[in-house]
Amino acid sequence: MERRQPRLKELSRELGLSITTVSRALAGYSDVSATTRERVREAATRSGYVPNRAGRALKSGQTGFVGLVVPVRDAQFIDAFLGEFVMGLGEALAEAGRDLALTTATRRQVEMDVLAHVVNAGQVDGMVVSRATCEDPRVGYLIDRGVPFVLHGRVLGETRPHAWLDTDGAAAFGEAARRLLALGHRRFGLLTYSDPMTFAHYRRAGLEAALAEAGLALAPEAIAAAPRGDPDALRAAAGRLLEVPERPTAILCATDTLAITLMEEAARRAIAIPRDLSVVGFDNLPVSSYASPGLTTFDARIQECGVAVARMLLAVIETGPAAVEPKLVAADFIPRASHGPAPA
Amino acid sequence: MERRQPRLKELSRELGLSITTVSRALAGYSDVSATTRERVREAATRSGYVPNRAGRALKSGQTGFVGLVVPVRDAQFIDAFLGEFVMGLGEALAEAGRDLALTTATRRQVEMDVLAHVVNAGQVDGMVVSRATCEDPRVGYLIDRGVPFVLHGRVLGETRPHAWLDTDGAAAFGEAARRLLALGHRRFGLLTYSDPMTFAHYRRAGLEAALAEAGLALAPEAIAAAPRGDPDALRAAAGRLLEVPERPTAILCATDTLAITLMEEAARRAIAIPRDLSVVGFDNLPVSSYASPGLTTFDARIQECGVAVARMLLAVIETGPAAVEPKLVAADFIPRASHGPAPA
DNA sequence: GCACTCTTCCAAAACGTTTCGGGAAACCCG
DNA sequence: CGGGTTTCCCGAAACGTTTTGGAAGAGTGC
Repeated sequence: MERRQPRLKELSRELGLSITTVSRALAGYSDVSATTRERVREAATRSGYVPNRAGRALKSGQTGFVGLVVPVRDAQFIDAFLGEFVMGLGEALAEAGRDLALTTATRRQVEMDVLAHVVNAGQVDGMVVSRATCEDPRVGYLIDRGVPFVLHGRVLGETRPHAWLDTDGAAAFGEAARRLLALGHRRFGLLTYSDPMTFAHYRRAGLEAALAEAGLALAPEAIAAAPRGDPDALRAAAGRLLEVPERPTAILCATDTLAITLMEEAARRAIAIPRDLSVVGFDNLPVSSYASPGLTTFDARIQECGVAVARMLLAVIETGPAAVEPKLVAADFIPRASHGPAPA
Repeated sequence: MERRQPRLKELSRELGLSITTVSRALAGYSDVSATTRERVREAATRSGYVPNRAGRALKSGQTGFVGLVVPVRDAQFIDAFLGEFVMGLGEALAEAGRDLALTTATRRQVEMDVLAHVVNAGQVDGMVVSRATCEDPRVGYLIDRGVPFVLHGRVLGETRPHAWLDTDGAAAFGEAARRLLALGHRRFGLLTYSDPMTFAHYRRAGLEAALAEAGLALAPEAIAAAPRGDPDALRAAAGRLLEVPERPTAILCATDTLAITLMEEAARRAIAIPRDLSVVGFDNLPVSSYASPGLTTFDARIQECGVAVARMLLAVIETGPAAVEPKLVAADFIPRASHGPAPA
């Protein structure tokens, strides 16, 4: 029952034409007669001919794949992001007839090396770079090689033009701070990651800027950080934040995962939310609406970001990075029950 | 700054060797001297040489990719599955040095056609088939072509040997039914999908078999079904189930998504869970532990399934489908607060 | 009838890799 | 020293595609 897929050679033999003519007929060139073109196309669809990807890639240099490297360890990334983001990418890529080549970096592998391997194997026409760190080495590497890419997030040092799309975490945390200030809060806290993730940097910066506008500042002991993917350290950090002498009345958390842990720790200490403490997160995880109280947070519309990143990447592949404007997209404020007026 | 990746040709010229020798040295053949082999390898790593994927694929017929087609429309699939499953696949594939080629089927495309395209383009060494329907045409197609594949799920009609891995939904719902019977329940209900998903079929069958053992049966009006991805129809179906004259005291739901909607509808009707009604779901979505009351459900350990499916597929690619045993894996019962003794 | 131009087709080369089938030294043994 | 075996290397072909540079034939204008 196993039958080999017909190639250009078989198709041309069957039609009594040369390989060249068949190829050009399918590509729609005008130097093959309309009659022949139709005859070829009919035969191609009838036999289910699809151009071999490797052959085409070898000749044209275009593989039809766009690459994404994901780490295997980052459970938080998977939960919050991966499914939605990948779906968004896939949606936009499908419209352009391209596919997503998803490479997993195992525990032992440095993500940068995996990226280099993917690029050097010529297996993709461009890369999506996600989970950016402040000084992410991947960006410089890709710029150096002239590999088309779009950064989902931002880096701090790179001055050469490159395409990126990021959620405006600074604006979001600024907005949150102003809302809480209007509700009478004066003592703020921040629960964040100790890893140099760029998003954490900007969210903190947005909070601090808004506080500065109001003549306030984050007390050093009102800032707690934990490494990603370490629940114990996270609980400890949350606990520390709840036990400082002058406990903040409002704590902003860099992600919902952090916020939910913080709320759990608060519950264990009989700290009532939002009466004693207002909590705001970021990500709008599905669980956040079911937490009790419902978590006030921001929605970054990850799937839409995926669509936009893919479209930008297609543009970079077509016309180069200079022609593509970076995008800063606003996150939606999702007010729920975890924040309220400052305690008297 | 843009520099072209060195190919075998450049590498061999630089070393004063033939392309053949460089290729064979890197492949570790014994007909190149140990000295030369080392020299070649050193030069290769120094220059960051990685074999071109297209060239290799063209010659060897192996692309290094494993394919997965996902539909763009199925939000429920994304939430519950995609991230974890893809992560599991990626983890196992990375160990084998392979990548995942993720193709998205747009709204207009039939998934079967997309699958055929991927296969006929020769862009993958094997396929993962997910979201199986009872009479899924993809299975026969792939068997006919002799394409290596693993089915995540099961089909009903196909007698030819093929590799599949499925969660034992029948056993799980049987277990749930027996536990509820032991708690005194006698009137059961089922909320499921109207689409011919195989998992829904088996879960229902498991429930009915367990009831039959106890001399009971599902009343026709105690079965409600809604199409996937239609929240309104789902709420309507849940409502119908809650308003039958002799309301069931225990309702099993084919997925957590269904169960959570059911619980919301029950709350609107002031039906207390678990006092008046026990609810059991399936999937153990993150939200399920935050629902109130916490949803009793089953955990299929999707990420582990992804790992296992990928390992099976690698085996099928290596040695053919006959050598690979299908796997039926048990789901873990996750008791929470949404089920309890039958009302008096 | 000649010099053109169009139209329609094709042979061959190239992309980068792997592998088949040698082939030239060097070594071994009597 | 001559025959045979090892060791180490290489040229060339092939995978399937796209594209370059024609070439053959038909039509056109004079």
